[in-house]
Amino acid sequence: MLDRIRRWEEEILNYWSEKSVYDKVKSSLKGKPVFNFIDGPPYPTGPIHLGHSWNKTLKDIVLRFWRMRGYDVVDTPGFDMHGLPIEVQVEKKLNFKSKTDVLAYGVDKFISECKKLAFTNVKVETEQFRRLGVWMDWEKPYLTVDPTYIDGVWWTIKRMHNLGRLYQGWKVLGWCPRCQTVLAQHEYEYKQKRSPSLYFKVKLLDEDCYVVVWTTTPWTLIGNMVIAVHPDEKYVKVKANGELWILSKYQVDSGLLKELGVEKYEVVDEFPGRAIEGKKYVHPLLNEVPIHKELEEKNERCHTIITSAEYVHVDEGTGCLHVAPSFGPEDFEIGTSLGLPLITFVDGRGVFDKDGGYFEGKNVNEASELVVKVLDEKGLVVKYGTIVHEYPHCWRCKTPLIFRLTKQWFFRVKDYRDKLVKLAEETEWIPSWAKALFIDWLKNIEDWCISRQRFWGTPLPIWICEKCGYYIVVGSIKEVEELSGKRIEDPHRPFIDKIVFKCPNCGGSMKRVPDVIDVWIDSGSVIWSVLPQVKGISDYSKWETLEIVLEGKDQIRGWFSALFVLSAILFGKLPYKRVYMHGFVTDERGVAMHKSLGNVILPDEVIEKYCAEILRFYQVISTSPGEDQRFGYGLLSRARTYLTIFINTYNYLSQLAKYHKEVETDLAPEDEWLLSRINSLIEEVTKDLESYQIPDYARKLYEFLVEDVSRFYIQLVRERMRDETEAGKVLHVLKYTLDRFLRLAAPLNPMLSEKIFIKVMKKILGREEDSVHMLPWPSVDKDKVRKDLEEMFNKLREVLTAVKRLRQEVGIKARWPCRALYIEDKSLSPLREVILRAANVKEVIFETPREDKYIKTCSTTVGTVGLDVKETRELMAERLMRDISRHVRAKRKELGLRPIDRIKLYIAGEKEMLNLLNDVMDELKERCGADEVVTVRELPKVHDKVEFKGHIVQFYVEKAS
RNA sequence: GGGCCCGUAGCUCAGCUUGGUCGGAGCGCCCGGCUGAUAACCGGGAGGUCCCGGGUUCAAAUCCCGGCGGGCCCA
Repeated sequence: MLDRIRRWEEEILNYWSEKSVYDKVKSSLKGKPVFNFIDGPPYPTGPIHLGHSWNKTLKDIVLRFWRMRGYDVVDTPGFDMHGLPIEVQVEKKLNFKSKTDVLAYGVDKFISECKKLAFTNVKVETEQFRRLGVWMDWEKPYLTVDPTYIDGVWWTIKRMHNLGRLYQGWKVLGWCPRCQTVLAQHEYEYKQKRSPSLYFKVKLLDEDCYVVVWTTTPWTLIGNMVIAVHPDEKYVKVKANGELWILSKYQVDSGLLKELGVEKYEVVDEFPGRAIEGKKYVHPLLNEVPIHKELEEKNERCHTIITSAEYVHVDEGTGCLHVAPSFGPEDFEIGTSLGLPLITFVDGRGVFDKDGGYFEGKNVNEASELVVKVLDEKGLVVKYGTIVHEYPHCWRCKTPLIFRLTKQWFFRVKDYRDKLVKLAEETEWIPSWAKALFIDWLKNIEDWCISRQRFWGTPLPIWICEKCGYYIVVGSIKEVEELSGKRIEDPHRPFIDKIVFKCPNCGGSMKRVPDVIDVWIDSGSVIWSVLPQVKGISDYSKWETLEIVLEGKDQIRGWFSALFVLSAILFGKLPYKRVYMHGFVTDERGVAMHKSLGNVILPDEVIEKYCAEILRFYQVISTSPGEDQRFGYGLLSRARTYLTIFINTYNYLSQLAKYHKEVETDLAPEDEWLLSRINSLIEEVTKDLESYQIPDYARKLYEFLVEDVSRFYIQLVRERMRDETEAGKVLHVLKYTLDRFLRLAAPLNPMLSEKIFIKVMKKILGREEDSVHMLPWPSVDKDKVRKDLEEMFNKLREVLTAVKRLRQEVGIKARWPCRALYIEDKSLSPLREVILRAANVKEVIFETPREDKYIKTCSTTVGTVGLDVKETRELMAERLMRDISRHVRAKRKELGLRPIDRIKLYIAGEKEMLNLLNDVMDELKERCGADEVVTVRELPKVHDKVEFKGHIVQFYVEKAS
């Protein structure tokens, strides 16, 4: 069945392109109210994974829904083609170990590899999204590498500059020693890391006493300038191992000394931290790092105890904080406030330079080991071990970051926190709790480091005069052309690096800052950067707030934030009204999918094995907003059920339409009920989609189609189908219902719905349209909604379940009629006729039943139900007849006879059985589609036999001439 | 250390906003059955202290507080 759907999907995708269905729908909506949306661009790093398919499916549902509502939907997809994601991918491909390899390879060649990879993958991913049935403007995606797009990003930078929010400065930030670039706050990926845990002691200069200090980065000792203590918190001097140690009282009281291997100690003094402020200490690496001697002479603060209430916590380490101003953001704060010397010490690779003295040429890890060794030789190590803690890593290559002092370009954002938070209050989030996460992020946002020391990215549009330092921030490619008098073929590196022009200030030569821009500014500028391409608008301020953006939870600090910060600061405007946030996909046990774990499933694989619709359906229905999704083949069964029932239900309608004529009057209660249900459904799912409760929408479709239509209504009307008029009513009801249902399902199952529209519904409904997606979203027929009836049928289902249970207990088959059914709840009396059929009983009695020899009872939420199980001759005859007809019909089908074909039926069996049948001969003929029934003693050929109450009846089917 | 989410039948999850029809669905398992839409399906059953402990209330899976466990994010 799923293979069939997969073939249909391929067929429909071809059909759409041959008939230009998407274009037709789009053009029919031109001039209608606009639904503003923009696709969060994925990195074109390779074949899509399940997170992408989930994301695009959700978007597709939203966009299709609003198109059906008559909106001109902006559905431009995009690709985020710059940045480390691509660079790291290319480096892997070329087997590079670090940035040094890139330089050796040649920047121009490297960049052209990046470009090639990005464009290749744009193609690959586009095809995959198409195959999923996603309708976006695949012919005209926005690509962040396009010159028109880069113009928009440059405009953003210049605008920030004009607002006085662009600055250059020294700061200690996370640095990836492999990629050899600075990274910003939103690019730190916290992961567990095993680090050294070193307790060491530092001798005070004028006393025979040590301060005990803790660090997880021994290499930073090389840059140590001061030791900080808390001014007010208590410290103690203890006598341990025959020495005097100073450390936090709190930690001593908590048993730290024991952990450090000191069994016996004596507290000899207690004092607040400020008591030792200003004391000089002997830098433990004074001899190995000679520069410290110089620094100590030049700066009297160097190598002294200082106090800090802000940064020192007495419950951390020893309460005595080792401060290396160029190796930690907080250390940097302390260092600059005290006017301490700022020495870089390590280069971009994380290798010590000549200032490192003895450690020159060692990378930070090597240096750490060496530092410990040196301290150990000096007898300064108190305890050395390792700990596992959360540590920031490079978001792309996963290398542990180092903190390093560099000069970078920033957007001033931190001072805008309050306004950001206030604006963010106006946004709506699905799920609502995600809003708190976002606001929490904004509350802690730092100035945005926008420069990256890399190659493949939007070049930073800043030219600096080599002579006087004057700089110009450029806002467009045209501006560069005017300034330089050269035509810019490609704004990327390395071409753009060659553009040099004269300094208007001093006449010197102005060169571009070699950095590229943080890739998050590319995507964060999307709303206005796409205007020229998508809408032909050159004024970047002419944009409207988006109705919604829809992405994964990692975008809280990523795209959601970038969009928000830029549009809030540049325009004072909300980029989007609301955000739909989904989670990540894991395997079926909740473990993240990793190549190394061998638990990766890719969308392509699912489509190949099954079909795209099962993937779409599962991904949408299985997971609530904000939650992570577990994915495994074993979890797809409900989706499979839905899809097969979908097809079968429409098959059934198609059969009905072939043999019957519609009758619209004098409908049965269950008919009215289904008409009410479909209209209630329209109302509910419209509300769900308007409020972006997308999984609820899918869940309701499932419930309705599977439970209400297939398992209940179609089963219930089976007996009525023997009557032509009744069949006509059923046809009418199903046609009405399934017409609407198909349109409700179109956003969720666009390909399957389309196939069924073309194959079945178009003709039945007499529609001219080429596509179900050209039909309007159904509206509610209010006069058909009857909540009382729906309520009544809910009760009825309880009763019928009870009947089934009773029949099973007593061993009376569902097709065997019973004498009577007792129902306590009189409110069901209007459904008497329905109950007769549905329960297969001769009489319904609205009384509370009393259990006895013949009446079996069962209690339900709607009162007691009783089944009269007494057997009479009439009932026996009917039961036998029903058994035979059921077997005959099965045989007919097996023989390839159509429902309208007539047969001659031969029956053989004991006299007693044949006598029974005489009383019900007419109905037997009718049920079997037999013109004639011949009873004989013995059959020459037997098709099948029926066992009834220990007797055997044989029969033979012959097509009537 | 802070914030958020999750913890409901063996598995995957609804229900929780607006306390009182639920203690539920799908899968799996056992048993039985149906079928001229169904290379399908249906019913019944077993099975849960709705993580634990308090509190509010006439009434709590649902609200509040405190734990425990898992995850994510941040520091």
